[in-house]
Amino acid sequence: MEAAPLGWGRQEVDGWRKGPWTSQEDTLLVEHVRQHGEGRWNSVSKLTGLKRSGKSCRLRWVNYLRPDLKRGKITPQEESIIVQLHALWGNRWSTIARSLPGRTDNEIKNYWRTHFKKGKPSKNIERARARFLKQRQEMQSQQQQLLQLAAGQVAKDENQDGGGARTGADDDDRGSAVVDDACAAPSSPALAAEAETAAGHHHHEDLIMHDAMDFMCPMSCALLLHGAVHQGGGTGSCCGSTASDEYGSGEEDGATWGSLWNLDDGVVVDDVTTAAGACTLW
DNA sequence: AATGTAGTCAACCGCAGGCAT
DNA sequence: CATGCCTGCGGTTGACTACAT
Repeated sequence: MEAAPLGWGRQEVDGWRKGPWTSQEDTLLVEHVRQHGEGRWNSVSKLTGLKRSGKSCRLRWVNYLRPDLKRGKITPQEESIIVQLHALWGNRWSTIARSLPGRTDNEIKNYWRTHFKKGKPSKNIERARARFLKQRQEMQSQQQQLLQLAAGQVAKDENQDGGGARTGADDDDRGSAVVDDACAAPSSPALAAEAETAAGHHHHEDLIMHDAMDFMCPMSCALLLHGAVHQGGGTGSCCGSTASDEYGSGEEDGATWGSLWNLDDGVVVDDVTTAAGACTLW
C-alpha cells in the first residue's frame, strides 16, 4: 500500500521526503545496505536517488528493515529484562536494547511508555518484579557484608557524615539527576563502561531472565558500593532496600510505578521523601 | 452500527558526542 | 587545536487500530 500523504502534512521539505516509507523506498534502502553496508547514511540519497535524509534512512533501517529484527510482541522474558534494565539504567533505551537481540531502542521505548507511563504494570511485570526483588533481598545480606568492608576503607577517604547529607533536597534543581546518578546510571565513566561491557557480553545469545540477573546483580553491587560512598551512606541502598517499602502495593502501586519508574517525568518525585525513596530503589 | 477512547507503532526533531579535516 | 560533519540517542508527535460504550 502506498503511503498515504497523511499526518506529516507535507511530503517534501527542502527536497527531502518525509512521512511513511513506501515499499519502493524500503527496497532501495535494503539494496543499498546490502551493497555498501551500514553507515554513511548521508550518502544513501546520492547513491540510490532516495529522497530521504541520512537520518531518516538510518532510522528506517535500524528500526524496521534490519534483517535481524525480531518482530512481534515483547515476550514475558523480554518484559522482565526491560523492567530490570530500566531500573538499572533508566531511559537508556539503546543500552537496554543491546541486551535484547532483535529489539530496537524505539520499540522498547514505545513499549515502556505504553505499559508503564500510566503506572500500570502487567502481571508479568509484577511477577518479574517479585522474582527480582526476592533475589535482590538474598543478595542484600552479602552486600551488607561487603558494605561493611567497604565502609572501613571509605572512612579513610570520606567523612561518613551520618546524616545522609546528599538527599534529593540538596539537589533541588536536578531532581531527576539524583535518580539518575544514584539509581539508573553508573555514576562513573568506569562503571558506565563496565555496564556496557556487561551488556555487550550477552549480545550473542538470547537473554533470559537468569542471564540478565547474572550481569545485573554484579552491576547492582558495584552501584551499591559506589552509591553508598557517593551518598555518604545515606539513602543509597541500591540493591539493599526492601521491596514492599519501595513499591507500595494495591492501588498505590500504579502511581508509585508511575513516579518511580518513569525517570523521564518532568518531576520525577513529588517530594523529598519520595525522592529518597526513589533513590533507594536500587 | 456509530462514536469515543485507549493502545500501539512509526517517524520526526533536537541535542550531544565522536571523528575527520 | 578548532571547526564542521556524521552518527546515535532520547523525547515527542501523529496516524492507525482495537476495544468499549
